[in-house]
Amino acid sequence: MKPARTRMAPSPTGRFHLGSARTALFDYLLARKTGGQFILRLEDTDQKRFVPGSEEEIMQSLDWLGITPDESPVHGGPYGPYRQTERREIYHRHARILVEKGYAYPCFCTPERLEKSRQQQQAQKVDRVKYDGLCRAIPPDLAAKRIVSGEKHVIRFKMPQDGVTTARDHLRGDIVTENKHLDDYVLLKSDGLPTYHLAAMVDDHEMQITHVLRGSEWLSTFPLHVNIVRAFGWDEPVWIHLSVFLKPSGKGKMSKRESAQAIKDGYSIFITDMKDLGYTPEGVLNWIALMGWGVPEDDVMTLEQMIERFNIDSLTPSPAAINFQKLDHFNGTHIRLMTNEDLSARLKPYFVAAGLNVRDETLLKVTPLIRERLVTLDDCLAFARFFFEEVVKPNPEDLVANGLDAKQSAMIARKSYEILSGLSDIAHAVVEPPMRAYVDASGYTAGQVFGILRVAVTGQKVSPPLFESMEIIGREKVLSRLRYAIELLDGM
RNA sequence: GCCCCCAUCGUCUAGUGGACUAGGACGCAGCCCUUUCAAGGCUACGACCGGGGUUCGAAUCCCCGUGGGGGCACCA
Repeated sequence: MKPARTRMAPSPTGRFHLGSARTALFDYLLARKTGGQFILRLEDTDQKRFVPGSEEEIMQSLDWLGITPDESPVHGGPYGPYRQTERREIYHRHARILVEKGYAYPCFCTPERLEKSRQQQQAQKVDRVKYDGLCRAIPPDLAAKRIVSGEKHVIRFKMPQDGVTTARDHLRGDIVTENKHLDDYVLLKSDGLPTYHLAAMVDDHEMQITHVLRGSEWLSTFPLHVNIVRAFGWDEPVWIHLSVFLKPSGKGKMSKRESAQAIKDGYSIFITDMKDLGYTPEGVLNWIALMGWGVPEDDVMTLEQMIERFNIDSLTPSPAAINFQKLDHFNGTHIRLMTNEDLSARLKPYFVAAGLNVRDETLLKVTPLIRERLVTLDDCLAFARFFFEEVVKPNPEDLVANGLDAKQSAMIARKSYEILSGLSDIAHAVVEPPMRAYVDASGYTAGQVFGILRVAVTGQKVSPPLFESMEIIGREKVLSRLRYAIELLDGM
């Protein structure tokens, strides 16, 4: 396959979410797979809807995911500028070409007249409200004069009024639309900026985009777009319309309300939230890759493996419901795939953020003990904070073993203390045999004896393996925590 | 209202006319392992939206319904 040039073209009007991330991922995979380039282009032609900070969020999200573009407003590239507001002249030039070739025309109708026309049509209950074509009839030389005189106008595409337009989507095949259902869409707005329809087609051509991956919301204007491209006489890219993401219930698409609910549940659809929630780029990437892509082999993939296996033919056209449990699964799986050093380094910030004093040497020993217990990175706090705390304060009730009372539990704790303090070394291999021997001799269960010890030493009922943990905590701390636990039990 | 798209287990999907007793993954249930919680292993449950065609034969092709989604802007 020839090197593909793909592009992700978000508008800086809101937050960067799952859907955008998936499009970017597929763009990236296709470019990497074929040895081509992945381009980021900012579609900022609607200054009314511009949201400050959203450009930064887009870049940050892409960087964090590890799918950085080859060409972009910040990285530059041979086809720039990559911000549409900086490309006005290019669009004007192309709009002029279309007008000259008779594929477009200036329209002087005011918003008020348009609104009136719309209302009339609605009153007549027409099937499709559209531009009434008043300015289509203005002779070109007269229109030119009005433009020169400074009259405000837009440029509209002259849509064929009969016949059909056949547009080919790579996933859906030919989509045939009767032209009478289409409209004379505005190409150039009266503020001098292009609409998406003109800008995207011009830029995709100028930037030599070979494959356009975009959301299925563009399907309805797809015929317009191919008409524009054909009017210019350009080669068409391969068009791929990706389906939308549905809310977890599968009933309806993701909405503002739904994304708020996700956040309440401890999840998010926004990429820049993922890090704080303890998700890894690997987990998120793997998760979104599988929505809309039928991978026949192993579901678990690294970015490299995705590149190897990627193929636009195995993309799917149907909408996919978001499943956060699956995100958890992939996140945990990728955590378990990491090297000890890598995982430790990624865990550290969460301990530091919690105000704990973390020694790298200790963390390196702790990590193997908790890795298969982690679903998200920040779970490390729940499992391992006691390693880095001076003292632990167990809930006294938790110190009482199942089926026993405080007195019996205190007795077991004392006996354990006796055994442990009699040993000069607290290494796992040294401690376990005598403790097991005690369990066997005492008539209590391992669960009871070790349970008391666990709560005493870690302060929690659920913890990493006990003996390995004690070894890391160290003899002195283990013994002092045990003494404290005995005090608590005696005081009950 | 009109136009367009989509339709396999609860969810993500494999399947491109016979290899389908419809495969995998998540979740769910059980068992094994086990000092807690996990991880891991094994097993179970679980689907071709409905109706018509085409064909010797349909999850696969066609039509009609139904359901879901998108669009009908000087927004993208």
